[in-house]
Amino acid sequence: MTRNATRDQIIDAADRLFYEQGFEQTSFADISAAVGIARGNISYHFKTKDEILDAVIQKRLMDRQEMLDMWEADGATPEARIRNFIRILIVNQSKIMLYGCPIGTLSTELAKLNHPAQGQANALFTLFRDWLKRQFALMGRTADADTLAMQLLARSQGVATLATAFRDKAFVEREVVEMEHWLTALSAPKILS
Amino acid sequence: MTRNATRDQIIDAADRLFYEQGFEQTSFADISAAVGIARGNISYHFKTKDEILDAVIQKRLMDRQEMLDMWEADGATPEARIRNFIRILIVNQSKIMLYGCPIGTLSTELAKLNHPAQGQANALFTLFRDWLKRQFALMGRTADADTLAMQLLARSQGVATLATAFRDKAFVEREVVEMEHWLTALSAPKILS
DNA sequence: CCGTAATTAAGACGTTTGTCTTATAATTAG
DNA sequence: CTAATTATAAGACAAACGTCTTAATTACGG
Repeated sequence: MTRNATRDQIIDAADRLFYEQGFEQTSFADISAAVGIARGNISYHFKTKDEILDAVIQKRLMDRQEMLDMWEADGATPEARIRNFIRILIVNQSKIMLYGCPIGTLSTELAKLNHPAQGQANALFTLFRDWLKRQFALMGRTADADTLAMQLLARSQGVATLATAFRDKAFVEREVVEMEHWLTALSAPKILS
Repeated sequence: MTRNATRDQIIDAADRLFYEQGFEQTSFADISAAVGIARGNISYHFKTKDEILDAVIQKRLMDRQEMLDMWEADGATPEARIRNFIRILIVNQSKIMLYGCPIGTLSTELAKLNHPAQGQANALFTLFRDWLKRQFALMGRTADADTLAMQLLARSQGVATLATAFRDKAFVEREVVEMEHWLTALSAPKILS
């Protein structure tokens, strides 16, 4: 066992540091210090920093996929599953107020760097987009499922950005309630139409 | 004249480069090359890189203040002024799809760096927040003016983030229309209440 | 138990970073 | 026109960067 234990430790540390400090701002020295290994030893597991980034993105993709699978396996309604998504803003509130959304901030940083891994990073967005789209479709919103998915994604991203800037806990909670009301209104039968 | 011509050129170049590449990723070499001066000469005008950042933020504050003042001086209705704000997403669409929102992305980057200029950068958000709040109040929404201002700010930020990730022009236009409908509904007299 | 492979530690490497010094050039004041 | 101030160019400087090499250590199959 422990075949790739050190490699996994590097990925975990890089995952955290890329989130807290940004990809470009995180050095090999930072990662090796966090893991507790020699700086040059990282080269044995990853030839370049970009390879670490790829591994981190793959890990994030698997983590989020696993989370979404769990939400879909517990027999709840699609509406309740979407509510789980909305409440990420509450569950991860303190970290979001410090570092923003790990998906959105990485995507933005890689866009500014014009980094080749942009596509991989945006696959994280697509993962949630497709999942949300499926849930909205299950709610009966087949026609505008993707539009609703994008709207909810955008709204979450905006709340995360302003949460980091203003560090206002009440604002986040208020917006989450608003989003939940919006979701409830979507599933309610239309009285006038 | 041209007392501070070079200094202003440095600020302009840094403003653009900080937006396109990020603050940390932009070097003295980048700025001096963009202006066409010697690298070391920047030190004559700015002792540190943080001083350049301060100057860039001050310039952005003045530019945006001037824009908001113009919108308020042309005698339009508060609703039309807010519409101007929403349509920033259309006017600056191509740049936003490449680099995101200049205010949001700078705020996010400085938060990750835990940079002392965070407060100054967030004053840019506050500038828009207070201006929007005043417009909503003028629309008669005195009670929830600030809440509406934050909602619109958040929604714009979210659209900008996803616009950069997906580079989807149609998405941006669709969301702008949605926001305009939302705004119109706000000003419409409440039928049932 | 030993020899081979896998893993690690330590540090050199060429660049690039932000900052600082210094000599020169341009501008302005008397 | 000269003197003093301002602005610029050129490059030195140490530190930090990503990457690579090499030698020592650990783990493991025969």
